[in-house]
Amino acid sequence: MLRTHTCGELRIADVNTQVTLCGWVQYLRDKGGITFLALRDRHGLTQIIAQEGVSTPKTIKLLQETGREFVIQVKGKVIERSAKNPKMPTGDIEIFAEEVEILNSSKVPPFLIEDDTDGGDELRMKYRYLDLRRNNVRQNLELRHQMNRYTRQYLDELGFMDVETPVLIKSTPEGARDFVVPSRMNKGEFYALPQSPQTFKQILMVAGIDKYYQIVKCFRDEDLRADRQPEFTQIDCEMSFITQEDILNTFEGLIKHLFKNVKNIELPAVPRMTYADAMKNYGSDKPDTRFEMTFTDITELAQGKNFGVFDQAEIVVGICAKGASEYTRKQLDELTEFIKRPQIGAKGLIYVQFKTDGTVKSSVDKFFTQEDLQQWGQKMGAEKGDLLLILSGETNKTRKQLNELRLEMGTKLGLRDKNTFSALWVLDFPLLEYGEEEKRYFAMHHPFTAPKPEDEHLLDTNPAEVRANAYDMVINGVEVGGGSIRIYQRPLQEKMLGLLGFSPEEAKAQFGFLMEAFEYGAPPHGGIAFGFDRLCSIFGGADSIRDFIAFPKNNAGRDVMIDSPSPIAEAQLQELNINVKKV
RNA sequence: GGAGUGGUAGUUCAGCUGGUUAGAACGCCUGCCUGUCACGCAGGAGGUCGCGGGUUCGAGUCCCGUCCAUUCCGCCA
Repeated sequence: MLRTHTCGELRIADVNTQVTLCGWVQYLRDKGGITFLALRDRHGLTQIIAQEGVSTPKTIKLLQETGREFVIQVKGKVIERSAKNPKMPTGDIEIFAEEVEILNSSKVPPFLIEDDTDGGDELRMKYRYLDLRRNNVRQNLELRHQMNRYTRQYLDELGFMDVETPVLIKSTPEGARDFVVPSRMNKGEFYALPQSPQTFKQILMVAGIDKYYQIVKCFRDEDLRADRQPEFTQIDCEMSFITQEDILNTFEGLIKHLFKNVKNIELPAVPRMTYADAMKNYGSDKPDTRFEMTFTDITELAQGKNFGVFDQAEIVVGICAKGASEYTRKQLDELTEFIKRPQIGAKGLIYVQFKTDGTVKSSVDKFFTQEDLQQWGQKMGAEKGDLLLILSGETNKTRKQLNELRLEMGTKLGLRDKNTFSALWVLDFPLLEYGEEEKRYFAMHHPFTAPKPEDEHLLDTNPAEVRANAYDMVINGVEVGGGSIRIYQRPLQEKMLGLLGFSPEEAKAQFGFLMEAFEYGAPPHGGIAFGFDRLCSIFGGADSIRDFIAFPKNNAGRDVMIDSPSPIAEAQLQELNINVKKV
């Protein structure tokens, strides 16, 4: 060992101990007759000192030859500081340097290796190894490590078995675009990287592995977002001989276990909400339940008063923003601008201010009496000091727009604190969605999700009304996990694939292995998968998952450190029998 | 594929209605300083204003195109 201690562990009790430390030079302060140097490793920071007339000239010279991020070894004695620094855990002591060795030099880093760095994202990604030396980035990886560890602990204790599934698998037309890998031995053919180990874990259930889990990389070739990477990690789970209730309880337990052990937070019982209620009251299938401000439908009260905009609308719906009645004209105009942005696309915003002085002022005073407005206020639970914000139009669109406005108001009113956690189960998702362009149904979750038994008869008559035994876990408005009870009988799976537009031949070619497996005693089963990166970012109070991934891709799917993806050699292409069009 | 924002020193940014030699902070270099810890003091180096074209007597600034980054929409069973 080149060191006896780390840079984070020495305390006042260690005074007079001979130690050897190794680390990176955080800073060097040459005060003339006395030289201070802060030595850093991932465990902390320890001050090294050398003094003219006491230290050897060689030691002083070596220390002064170093610069930021030099790697050095220091042998010396732990002494009590005469000027202590209460901000540092090691601030009571320092090492009196007796011998110094420069293990490696360093160029001047392109940005500051400090909590508050001056480095922009692109630079930090290019020099990720320097970025990872910073406390806050390293702490995110430590959090991820803890999340991983406690997930395994919980699932292991419940008898789940970790089974690895293949990464080179088969492309399927449904769902996200696949990443594809050419096969050298099978010319003209391609593997696909898994979007999830879905079919494999179901096959494992048929194989009798009744509780399976895997913390596993998955791949989707779609455009990126702050919370979406082309390769990402899931906590993937599946269980046999269970009901939906068993899954909800088991994985509510996992989330509580993680909050308890990683954050020391006792998460209360996770409430449940149907998809239909979520859409009606929040306009979203992943409502942020850190705050109320739920929707109130005032269509009946608002129509028939000769206000054309409302009269022609399918729905008139609003939210009540507590304490926002004194918003200025400018602030209200900003809200109108917000909902008119093309990404949201609302036509206009109606507001009613229940002012603190008792007066009621609205943007539709010409059309509605004070009594009308009071009636709205009563229905929407408005008191003095509140602001009603109302949208109207086609039902689904309007609810989605109001969802955006609700979240914006939640942010403006400070109701979305990163250190407050509100978890929610959303249940009873529709089994299918109709694609207007393609003129066919799509699986809302995936094609292996079972319909609710009581809705199964609607499959032939009214597929859009069929609800699924599918569920999502939502924390603070972020979908962190989702799953379903699966189909485990061949006829139902065939029927489902038929509804999704697969011909019997296509169904057999794509999923024949699964349906055949179902014929050899497939147990009833179901499961769930959590987005591990997202879960980590929420626990860390961040919006972006990138800082919880050691080596993330940028917006264009590039790794700017290793510069991938990249062209390959002509010889490789020939071996793979691939022609690349010149762009 | 679409929309917004940005690109000026090593870094983060400022730079007005177009006008003399493009600035600040941090970082870096040199010197001084025996208790610094956001060390201090004195001095210094450092610029293809993303790239290409245009307007103009004159462009970091205006216009067009393009590239890159980033956020969102589409997309993500």
